[in-house]
Amino acid sequence: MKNRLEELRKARGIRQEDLADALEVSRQTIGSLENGRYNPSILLAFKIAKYFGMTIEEIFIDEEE
Amino acid sequence: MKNRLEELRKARGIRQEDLADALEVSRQTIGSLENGRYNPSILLAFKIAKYFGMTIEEIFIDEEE
DNA sequence: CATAAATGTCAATTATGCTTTCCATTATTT
DNA sequence: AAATAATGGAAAGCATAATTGACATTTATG
Repeated sequence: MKNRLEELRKARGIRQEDLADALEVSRQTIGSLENGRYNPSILLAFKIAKYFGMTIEEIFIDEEE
Repeated sequence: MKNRLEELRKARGIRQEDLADALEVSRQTIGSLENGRYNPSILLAFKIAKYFGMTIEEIFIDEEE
């Protein structure tokens, strides 16, 4: 599961910590998502999509055959 | 987090067990999702969306303020 | 009504999302 | 170069997603 988090965050010129605060998660959670260490819960995915004004599908890329 | 799983499954005239097989999860997982006992992982949400040919947002309803 | 099919649900277990804490590495600025 | 800011990442712990198995209940069919 890839995602465009880092790209979208940088386009807004904010730090991981700022995004973390906005989403009410820890900075490590943002870092871990950006670097693909784990996938977000569906609730966090919805929060992220809402924050960026996009759909989950536009941010998270499902890569199954 | 509400969802339209039961409605969509019944519209296709299939059993929980059939949907479970198609999604490669247990029948209990489908039942638990339909009855709101827990939320799906984002990977399962993507699988479900793909199965029904819909987006995650069309199937799962985020109910935050 | 009786039988079987489908679903509900509980308990126990495993996997993982997310946390905090801590330290290392990589920019950035002075 | 030195100091600070920002990010990377590991470890331990907690909460919950997801599993299987077993059994109860509901719904459909003979």
